[in-house]
Amino acid sequence: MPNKAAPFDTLDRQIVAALTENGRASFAEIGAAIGLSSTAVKRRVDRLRETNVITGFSATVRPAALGWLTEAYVEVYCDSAAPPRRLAEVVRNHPEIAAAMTVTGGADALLHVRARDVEHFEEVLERIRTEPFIRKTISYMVLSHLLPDSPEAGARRPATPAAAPDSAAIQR
Amino acid sequence: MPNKAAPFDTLDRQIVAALTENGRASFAEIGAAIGLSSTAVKRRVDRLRETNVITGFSATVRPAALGWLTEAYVEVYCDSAAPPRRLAEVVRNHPEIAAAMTVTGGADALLHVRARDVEHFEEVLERIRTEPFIRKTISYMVLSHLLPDSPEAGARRPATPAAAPDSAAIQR
DNA sequence: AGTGAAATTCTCCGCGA
DNA sequence: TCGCGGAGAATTTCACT
Repeated sequence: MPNKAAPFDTLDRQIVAALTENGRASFAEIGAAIGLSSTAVKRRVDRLRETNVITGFSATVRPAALGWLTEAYVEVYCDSAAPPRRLAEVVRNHPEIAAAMTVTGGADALLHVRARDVEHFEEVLERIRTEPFIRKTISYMVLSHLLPDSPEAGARRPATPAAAPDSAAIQR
Repeated sequence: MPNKAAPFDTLDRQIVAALTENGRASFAEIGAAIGLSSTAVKRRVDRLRETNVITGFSATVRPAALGWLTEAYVEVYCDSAAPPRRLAEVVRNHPEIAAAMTVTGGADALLHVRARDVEHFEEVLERIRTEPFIRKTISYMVLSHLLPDSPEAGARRPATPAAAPDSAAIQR
């Protein structure tokens, strides 16, 4: 069911671009750049949020600075017909999984995993392998990023998951 | 090379967690949650930015809402010894590449590609294949995300690249 | 390091074109 | 939908502990 056709014009696009580049830019600042008043910008941003074009705001963090030094992509192979629903549950049980999706090709799913170090990664991998219908995994360790400024080089999730690297954990 | 002694305590971690969850949270709000004044929070955030723990702020956008409906991971195989430096240049030439990294395993690099649709993706793939020392590519199309709330399901970069799809309808 | 206060700027309303 | 204007918050800087 298609939602109501929301008029998504150039102005909206420019606003999204501005907030993508700087999520804390003020409405006045954005307005000055695209020729709109701050109130008009606010109204549009509110609408973009209500229609879930913009789903939130977040600080971009360099995981390495927080002690997350290891990263890998993991192909997951499941038994026979593995229901994606159950796979999703499994994925949510492991906070080190930063992203997960079903994909075409031999594997049933591809996971993006962040860990503190290689030992931690190994532990995560064993934990995942223990899950019911996981048959095998193939890991590709990330060596270096070719787009350091990309969203995925820095991440937002690592701040939250379970055990934080050094000492103190995050209380919640 | 160890960084200069950066005192990174529990308070900093809590601030990062708060800004990761809500990048537009006010300093006062964060301060109230962790027992600090807004000024103290601001100073710490400024320091976190200067030390590149926090590299920026950004709106989280749902690419599908902007008309980026197709997504894939692409393994890239290069001729003989392909210099990562040149590979990085190549990657920067294609705005549809949201992330790129060198990895262990058979492939030389793994690319995260976003395109408007399958035709567009094919066009991107052919463009990449045309590059000098790219020998072959293997693509894994993303079918569905198992962690819808993850940073990578939504993206920041798609707002900018080349031609944006015409007025996209908002749909789920 | 932290707090508090003052000046500036921004956000968030309602109202009118 | 836009812009204007005012009340209330937030940001930013400064002085002090």
